[in-house]
Amino acid sequence: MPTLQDVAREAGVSKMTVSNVLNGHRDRVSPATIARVMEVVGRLGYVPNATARSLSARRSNLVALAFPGRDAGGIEPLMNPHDSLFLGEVEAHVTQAGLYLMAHSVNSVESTANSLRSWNVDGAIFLGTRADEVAALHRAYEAPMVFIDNHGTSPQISNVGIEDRLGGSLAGRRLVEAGHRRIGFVGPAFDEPGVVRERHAGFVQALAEAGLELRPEHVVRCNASFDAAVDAARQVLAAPDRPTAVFATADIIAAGLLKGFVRAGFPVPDQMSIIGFDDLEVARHVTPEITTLRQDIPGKARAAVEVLLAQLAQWPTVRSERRVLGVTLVERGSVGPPPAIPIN
Amino acid sequence: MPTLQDVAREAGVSKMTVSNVLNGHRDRVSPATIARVMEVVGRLGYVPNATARSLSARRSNLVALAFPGRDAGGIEPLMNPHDSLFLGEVEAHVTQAGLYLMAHSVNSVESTANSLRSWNVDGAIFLGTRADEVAALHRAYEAPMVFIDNHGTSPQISNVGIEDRLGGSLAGRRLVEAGHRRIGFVGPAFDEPGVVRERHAGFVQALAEAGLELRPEHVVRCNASFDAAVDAARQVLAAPDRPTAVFATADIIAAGLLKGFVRAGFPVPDQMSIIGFDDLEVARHVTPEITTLRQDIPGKARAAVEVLLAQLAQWPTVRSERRVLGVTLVERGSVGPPPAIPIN
DNA sequence: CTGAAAGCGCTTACAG
DNA sequence: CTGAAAGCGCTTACAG
Repeated sequence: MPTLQDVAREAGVSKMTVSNVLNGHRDRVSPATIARVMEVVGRLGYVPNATARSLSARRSNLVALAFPGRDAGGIEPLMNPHDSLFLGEVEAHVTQAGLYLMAHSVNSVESTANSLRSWNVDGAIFLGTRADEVAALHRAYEAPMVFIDNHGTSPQISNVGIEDRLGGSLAGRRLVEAGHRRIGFVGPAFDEPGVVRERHAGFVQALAEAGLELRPEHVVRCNASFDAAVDAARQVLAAPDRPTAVFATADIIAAGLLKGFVRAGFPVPDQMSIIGFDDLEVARHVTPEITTLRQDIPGKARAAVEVLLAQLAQWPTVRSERRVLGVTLVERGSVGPPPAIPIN
Repeated sequence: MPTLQDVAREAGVSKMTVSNVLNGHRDRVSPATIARVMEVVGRLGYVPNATARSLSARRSNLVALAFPGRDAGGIEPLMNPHDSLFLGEVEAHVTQAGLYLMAHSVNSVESTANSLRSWNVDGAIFLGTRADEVAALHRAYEAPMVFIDNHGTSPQISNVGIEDRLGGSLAGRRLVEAGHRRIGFVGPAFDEPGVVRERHAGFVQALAEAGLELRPEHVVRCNASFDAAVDAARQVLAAPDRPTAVFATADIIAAGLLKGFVRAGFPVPDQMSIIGFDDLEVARHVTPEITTLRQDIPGKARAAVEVLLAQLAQWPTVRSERRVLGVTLVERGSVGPPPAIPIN
């Protein structure tokens, strides 16, 4: 494996001239020398050693994407289409920018911070971290960091997210508009700040504007998993004063509910309406297809990388940036009017 | 950020003693010294610099997972649940082993090889590479490499895959057993060696054993995308001597076909039977749920990392290893007998 | 426009 | 059991 030294010798110049050529400081080198060096680089198949470069330049060209690990209590890491799609997009943009992506599941803030420090990563993007973890991370490692979908963090924290609250309220309005008066909510816990809490808040607000309230017995806890949602359908149906429509905070939940309702003899949307969130592929796989709030995941990934690159360029002058992407209602087939003749 | 030097000074020992303690060469150090060093490490919050370590040790602790990029002509990178699930599992095992994962989309073999060389990665796992790329990769970079789902590569190439041919033949047999005589095949191109070709071969063989043949007009090309499969359904229905059942080489295709068939007025399984492959979540999302050939993706990821670690341990004595995981038929609701009263 | 020197933070023989 | 020295392959001021 040829080194800088080899190239320099072969081209009859010093190592640092080669370095200058390779790093684009070409104003410091004569065109003839550049040509000679490039020829040798090509002939020898020279590839710079990234670890050596990182060590001496104190810049690694490494970006980490951190996502919730197994210990985070959720489903398997990256089982979630949102996270995997996001990762794929981030990788593409990071590569595009000439950087490298380290994929890292976070099981503990400490070990994650240590990995970042150890590799001296230039920056990191975090999926699914809580507000307290955000703070700890910033304390443990000084580098540009962009968080995704965080709510309730200080404005000094760079964040890319979507209009979760608006999404929730659009969902609520859509169901109200369809004529529903008893509307349920199905989603994960929302006692901590986060997307679910925001969506819930927007939803409650929309109901309130219509003079309706979200009754506690119409709120069903359910993780973002299909099977959990199939079960949750039973709880919805068993609730006193059964709702005629539900807002699910994720399409995968909506899809599970759909199966659960139909299985229990409640066709959708004839006997039960459902509105989802995300507009993942699953929303179109099922029949009827799910009416949902669309978010732009590739756009979010692009924004996250943009914000990170901007911070890298400014570093160490941190100027935090918060970006909020829109959501739009996608009409499909899972919302209808309340049943004229309810079952039961 | 404290360095080895700082720890050494503080503990009153040499750098290399600290290094020995940290790298587990503890037999070379007295218990008392170990304790003192560890105390200082903890107190200072020392984290070894991975790039420095890589540079001097000529071992990076970095493993790359390469997956098809945008230019590979498929869908968006990692949109595919198989790849993203696999990635998540690999990350977990790699981390478990104290290594780090670099995620890398491959758009060209050259640039991928350069990245591997540049970072001096200890090994790599490759998803979705063709036989010719495999060879080029091995030529371009000397390190343990494990390929996934390759067929037709030489035995010196380490590979982890599944019984694709058996899967195809189980699919064929199942449909024959259900009484079908006109059976179609829907999947991507299979002119090159690969999983699709194997599944096709097994399928054809199963039909042959039943005295049936796969008629060319009953073979429909279709990429592994839901929308493409919805379209493909029309082609299946329009074929002369319309089949009463189809084998789809991927669940996502099966799901699309299901939607296409139902939309066209052909209920599944009453008028049309479908059998899929993979047993991804989508197979259970739809109604009826899809009968499919299950493969163990987490198991494949585990095996891939195992094989890679084994080679790392032996390196540079390469002993290639090929692992083939089983497939099993999962009965669900998309296969029935041929229609007693066919439509049309 | 070009180069000699120092240094990034580690590990690796080697010596004692 | 412990350490001094050399070196991994680069980049960074600095000097000319």
